[in-house]
Amino acid sequence: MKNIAIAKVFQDIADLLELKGENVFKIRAYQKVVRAIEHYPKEIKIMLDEGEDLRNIPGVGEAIAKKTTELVTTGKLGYYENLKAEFPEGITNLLAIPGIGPKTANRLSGELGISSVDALEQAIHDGQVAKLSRLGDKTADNILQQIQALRRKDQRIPIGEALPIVEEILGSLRSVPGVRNMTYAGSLRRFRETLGDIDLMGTADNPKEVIDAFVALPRVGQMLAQGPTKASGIVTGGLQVDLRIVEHDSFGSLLQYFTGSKQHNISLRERGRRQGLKLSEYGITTIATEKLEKFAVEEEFYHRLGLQYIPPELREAQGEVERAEEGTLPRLVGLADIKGDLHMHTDWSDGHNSIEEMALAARDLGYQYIAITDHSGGRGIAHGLDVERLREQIAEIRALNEHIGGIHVFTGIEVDIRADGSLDLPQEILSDLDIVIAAVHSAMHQSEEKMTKRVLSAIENPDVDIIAHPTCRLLGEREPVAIDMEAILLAAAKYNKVLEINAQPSRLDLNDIHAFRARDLGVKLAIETDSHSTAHLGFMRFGVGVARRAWCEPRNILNTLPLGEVTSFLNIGVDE
DNA sequence: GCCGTTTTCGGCCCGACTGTTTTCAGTCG
Repeated sequence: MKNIAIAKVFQDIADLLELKGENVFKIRAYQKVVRAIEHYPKEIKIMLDEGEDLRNIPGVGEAIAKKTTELVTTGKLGYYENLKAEFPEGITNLLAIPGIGPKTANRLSGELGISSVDALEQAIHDGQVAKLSRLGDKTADNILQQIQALRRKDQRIPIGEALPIVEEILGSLRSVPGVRNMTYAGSLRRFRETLGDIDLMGTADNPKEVIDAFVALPRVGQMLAQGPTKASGIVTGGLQVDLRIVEHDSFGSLLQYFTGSKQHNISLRERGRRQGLKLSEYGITTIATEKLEKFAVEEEFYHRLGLQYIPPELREAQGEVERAEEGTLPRLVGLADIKGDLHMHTDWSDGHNSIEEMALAARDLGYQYIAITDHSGGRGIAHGLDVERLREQIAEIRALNEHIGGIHVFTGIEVDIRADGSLDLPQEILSDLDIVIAAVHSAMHQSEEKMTKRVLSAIENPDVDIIAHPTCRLLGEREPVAIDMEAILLAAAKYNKVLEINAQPSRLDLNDIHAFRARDLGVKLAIETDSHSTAHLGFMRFGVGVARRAWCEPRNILNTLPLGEVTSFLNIGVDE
């Protein structure tokens, strides 16, 4: 049983306890553990196999450790089954409707016998809901609207689609006279891979002018709300954007508050409380004197608490507060640390630019090296290279290196891992290449056992340097393949193979959780754009975001090494 | 149910909005 599934059970338990009217702190304990488990970088099943104490997970104590163990080892949890039996099936679905909490859900169920969203909708149309005491026409109408909104609500939007739009909007808003700060907060600032909505924040001499400018943007369509300092609208692509103009002297604490995550902020406040401080979006209040300190700069908010500044990507309540207290936060890898890009395609296979064009574009980015890694022949659709064409390409790259200057081009291939685990090109040509990336592109519906064995055999192949996009997922389009990632990560560590963080915003594969675990196991990672044109080289930032969420420092990332060290790491014979 | 630089017992994050009230419960982020 995977962590996600375990978290779902505890979420359900928390919902049921709410309906039951249990002690709110007990409910909160379950909710806290849901958030801890769903992002926990190590599978609990593995922790149990290794005899590790589950109480190492923050928020897990004796009782929940015992329940988790029962759930994972037997696939069932008696406590949960008993709890479920106390309520009509489906009633927790009502809680998913904004505006309906446990009290309302209970009354809908108890007084009207409603336990599904459809039945609730019918009851609202029949006027039954508005008749309940302490509810009314307005409440009933709001619930109806929320149900309809829930039904048409798009899925979360990949960060790669949202960020360019948001940056365009920010650019426009920053040009409004009198604007001093203007940035994004929320999950976008934490660099989560998908986003529900966007929070923008700024300070300005005349807030109304900024709001007016926002409303007038061609990108911004339907307005959901509009006031003197706040506005909320739908932009191209269905993304909801909230803009908030705040007081300059509180910008730091407000940015901190709206960046989240919620659980990170709760951790900070719990800690603050132990120091006699009350934290809120307005600043820090000394409880004894009721004196409020405001913060214009976010860094100072953290420093006031005796903490290192915590970068947004780490604010997920994964122990970052404790590390900031010790002063031992990692020095996260940044875009400026990247010295090259080791995965890209050219017009030799399915790319759009020539080798030289890719090299020159990379040189313009300040890179010291790139690797050309077109597809192998097995991918017919991608005009993959056979041995003969690959030999021609190697010759062309060697010739290019003679005259290009300022950048080194490695020869390479993205060789297909066939369904049986063998590689798509013979050993003699692979061993002539500087870099061999192996990846799955076909037969993606194999069983987990088969797929894992297939990728493991590529890892064990001495000609392979890097494994690319191991789960093959495409965000919002294709689910990850069934594969035992823990086995893959362990094998990569054992055989000293590099795993790719594919920076294509639709892939981001490894994802943040897998990359975190890989780094923990000492696996070297490479952030690679998998570019199919010169424009794609800019995707590097998305991969860097994943690496930062995985707490990676430059030393964890292969392509932060300068040219000479990369060649020796990969055992490439230089100056042949 | 969890947890500890005031505590192994007695606390547990903070503020705002909404709708229905006549002082506030319920819900949300």
